[in-house]
Amino acid sequence: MRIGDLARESGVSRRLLRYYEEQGLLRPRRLPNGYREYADADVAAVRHIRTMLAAGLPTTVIGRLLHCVHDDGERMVPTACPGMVTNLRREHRRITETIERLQTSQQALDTMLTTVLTTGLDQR
DNA sequence: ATTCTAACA
DNA sequence: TGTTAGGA
Repeated sequence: MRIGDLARESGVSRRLLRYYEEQGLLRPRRLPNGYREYADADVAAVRHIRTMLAAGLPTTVIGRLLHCVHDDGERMVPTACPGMVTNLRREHRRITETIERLQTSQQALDTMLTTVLTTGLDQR
């Protein structure tokens, strides 16, 4: 199928499908005229990409994990694949650190807010 | 009609 | 990510 077909079947714009290829997530073969020719399995692949992006994984990581999952027609089924656990743990830790930074910022804001309210200096 | 690449009011 | 230009 060509890009327009995949765009319809996956619900992802053609622009984005080209971007995924640019990121190494999809590797459609090329027709003699230069058009991209996608495999039927790419429909599921796009779903998996969306799922991983929703999990906050960066495209560089998704590129490697994509080959570690199989599709049961509905969901993304993870399979044994070297490096997968390591990658997922690294991303999980990255997210934990981000949460911690945000909590620190929140505490700082809370302190400032409490102070200004207590002091009654919220003159506008 | 569709797709391609490159680029950005 | 959208959109548009200029081609095939």
